[in-house]
Amino acid sequence: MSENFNFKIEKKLPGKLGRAGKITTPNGEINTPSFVVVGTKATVKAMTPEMLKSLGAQVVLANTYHLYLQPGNELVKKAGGFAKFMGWQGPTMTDSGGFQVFSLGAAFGEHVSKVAKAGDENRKKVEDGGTGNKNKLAKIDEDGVTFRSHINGDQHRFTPESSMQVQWDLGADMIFAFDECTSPQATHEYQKEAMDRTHRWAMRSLVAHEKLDPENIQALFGVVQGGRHEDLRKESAKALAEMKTENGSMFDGFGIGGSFDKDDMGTAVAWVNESLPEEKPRHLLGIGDPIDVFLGVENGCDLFDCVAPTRVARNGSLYTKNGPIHITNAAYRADFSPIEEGCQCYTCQNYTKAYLAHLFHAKEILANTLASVHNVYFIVNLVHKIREAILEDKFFEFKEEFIKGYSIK
RNA sequence: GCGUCGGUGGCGGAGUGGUCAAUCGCAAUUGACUGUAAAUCAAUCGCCUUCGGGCUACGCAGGUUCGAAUCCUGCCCGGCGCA
Repeated sequence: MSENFNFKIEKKLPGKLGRAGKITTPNGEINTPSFVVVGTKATVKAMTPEMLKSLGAQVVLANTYHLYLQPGNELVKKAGGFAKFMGWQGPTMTDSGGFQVFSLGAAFGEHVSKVAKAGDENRKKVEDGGTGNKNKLAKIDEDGVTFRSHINGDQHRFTPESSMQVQWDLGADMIFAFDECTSPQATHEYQKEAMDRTHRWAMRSLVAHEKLDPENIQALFGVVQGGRHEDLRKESAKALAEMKTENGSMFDGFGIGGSFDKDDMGTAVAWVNESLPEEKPRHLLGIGDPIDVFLGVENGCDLFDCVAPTRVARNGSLYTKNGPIHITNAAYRADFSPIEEGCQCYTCQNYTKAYLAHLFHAKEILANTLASVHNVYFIVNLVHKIREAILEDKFFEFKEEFIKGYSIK
């Protein structure tokens, strides 16, 4: 770890892998655990950076593939990096494009989530991980991934080296090694194959990053894979934890990627985190349902990012401590109370459910903003409260109380 | 008054003798969404159902036909034209 990047553990959860700490980056500090807001195309959809700041967001994550395609990493570099480009003052991250290997590859055109639910057992197993179908927009080979742009069909290629270059241009404080996010439908055999390839790509990412950024201004996180399998998850965590270039460069932190079973996400995360070095931060990639966040923190994750709060908000689902509500339901048309009594967010302080329901039914653009403000506030604040609970030795009570309330429905 | 065109499910609007409870769009109802292909997508949307099916329906009333939303007659209503 360099002087640019630092992680300090402030307090550990007794008997568990969880901890509260502080990450220092060139653009500011992050109190962890923390929820990272997703701003894929250098914008958190429907929200301004000012809104994000005022509701307590500490970090924004943008996407390498999307910004590479549009407006192009060169342009973002000229703008001074994506943070400056979008007007965000504070720490940032970029995802490597590895998730698009999944979303435009194995998952393209399928109804597959990276989180498999209990009812999905009879999902078909896919020998090639689901990537073989020729209608997919992403194809994997040993060297990298060929994408067809989802915007206009243009062909593009990503390799570990090019991902590092694009991420360097985008200029985030924390970046990820190029990896392959696998489908939960993939067989153990394919998960193993993909994991090994991800490890080779991880080494290449380390080497490429070392050349591009000798001062180590950007912290590079390796991404653990292995799907739902204990042996692979542990193997992956150990391999990345020990990975070192000839010049001695190692990962500054770790992402936990790939697919999970909804039911034992906490267990899978624990397999990984018990195999990773304690002193480096861990980011649980793409996970952010309220209950999942508790499991992630308890089992040793420091950072989370997820599109769910904003996407779900735009589609009319709003978080409450008693579980999410669907604001377009007929029941809320004349409900003049806030989304949640006592919620301190801008939306709840100023608007009623009936008004939000009206905005959604009328397809008014403000609906997206107000709903996103509430959901992002909810999840950012929830993780913040989890942190406080750890510091005050009240984590387990807080967790139990929250889950009890959230699961009422 | 005469002529003419038209009256279809909450709305718009297809259908012009059988495979029509009726294409499609909207509205409505419900659900999904976890490193954003996403202000998206899915299901339901006459009544009843043991989910096999049953019943009532295309302005109203008759008629032709094995069979009618579709053809004929009358009536009612609306648009347009002429008086």
